[in-house]
Amino acid sequence: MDISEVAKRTGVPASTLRYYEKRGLIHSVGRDGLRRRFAPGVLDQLALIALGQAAGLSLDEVHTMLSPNGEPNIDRQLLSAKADEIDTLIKRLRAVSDGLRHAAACPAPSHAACPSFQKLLKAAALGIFNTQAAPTRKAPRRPRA
Amino acid sequence: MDISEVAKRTGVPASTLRYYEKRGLIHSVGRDGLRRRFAPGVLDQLALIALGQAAGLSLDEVHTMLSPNGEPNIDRQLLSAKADEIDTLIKRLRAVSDGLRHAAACPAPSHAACPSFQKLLKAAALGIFNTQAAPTRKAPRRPRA
DNA sequence: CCTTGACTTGAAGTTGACTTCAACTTTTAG
DNA sequence: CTAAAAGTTGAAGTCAACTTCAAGTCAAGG
Repeated sequence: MDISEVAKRTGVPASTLRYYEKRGLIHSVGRDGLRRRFAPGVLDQLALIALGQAAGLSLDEVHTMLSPNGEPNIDRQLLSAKADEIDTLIKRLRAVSDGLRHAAACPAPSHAACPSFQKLLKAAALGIFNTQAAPTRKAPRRPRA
Repeated sequence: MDISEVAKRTGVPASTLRYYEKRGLIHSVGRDGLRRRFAPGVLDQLALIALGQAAGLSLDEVHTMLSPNGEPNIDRQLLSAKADEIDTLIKRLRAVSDGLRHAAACPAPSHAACPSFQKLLKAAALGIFNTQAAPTRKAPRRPRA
């Protein structure tokens, strides 16, 4: 596949694909003239990258987790630590979702005045800053707007 | 409370508080000399902001959702749409978490070779780009690294 | 042969969310 | 009274993740 084919299939722009290659996140299997050729496996790689990003990993983190050459085997502890981090994030997101849904349904004139909203808020806030135990990196980033 | 008190209580740096005020996300209740004074309610607001960010909302989005003056009542449809978006994100995050955990436990030499990892990946990838139905904004952003 | 279109490159520009800076004003402690 | 500590400002700087640009290469069609 050439770069435009990959772009078409994945929706990831060609410029991004080149950028990813430069960062070592994906690899082309050679050149056809000067044009890159990609193996089909790159599609899975890109899915994985997008997934990692959705989970809040930086490209550097994605890179270290999914080292493409098999040898420098990935750190399993790091992996489960990341999984834990993501689970924490999920809990918070659920709180936000619940809070939003409540706010959408709540008849109170101001959300500040609604006690159950306050409760949700409080619960969600715990672990965001009131308890500053771990220096957890918490929130993902936002790709192409 | 003065700005440093708020900073201390929330962990949000003073510079960020000023920035948020400029963006209209929080408000000071007046000045003591030239120093801002904040009402205790600002703590809740900040929790909400942090929460929204964790959910992947931009500051602009947080701003429009949580209009502080009660009148321009927030759009309930928008709210539940956002909640849906977040739920989708949660599903994907769960896939990532599962995938990570599996990768941590999997005895296969390469994750590319593990069929169950592939399955998880496939499931997670759906909705990331294979089905380009909705122009859903999907991933949160990363605050203070 | 010459243009068109798809690809290439390195470098520079963009965006969102902050942070840092320089210069200045107040409040507080000695 | 004076000096340090803590607050203020607007402007500029930073960072990650891209995107855009200018300039060039190359294959194919007319």
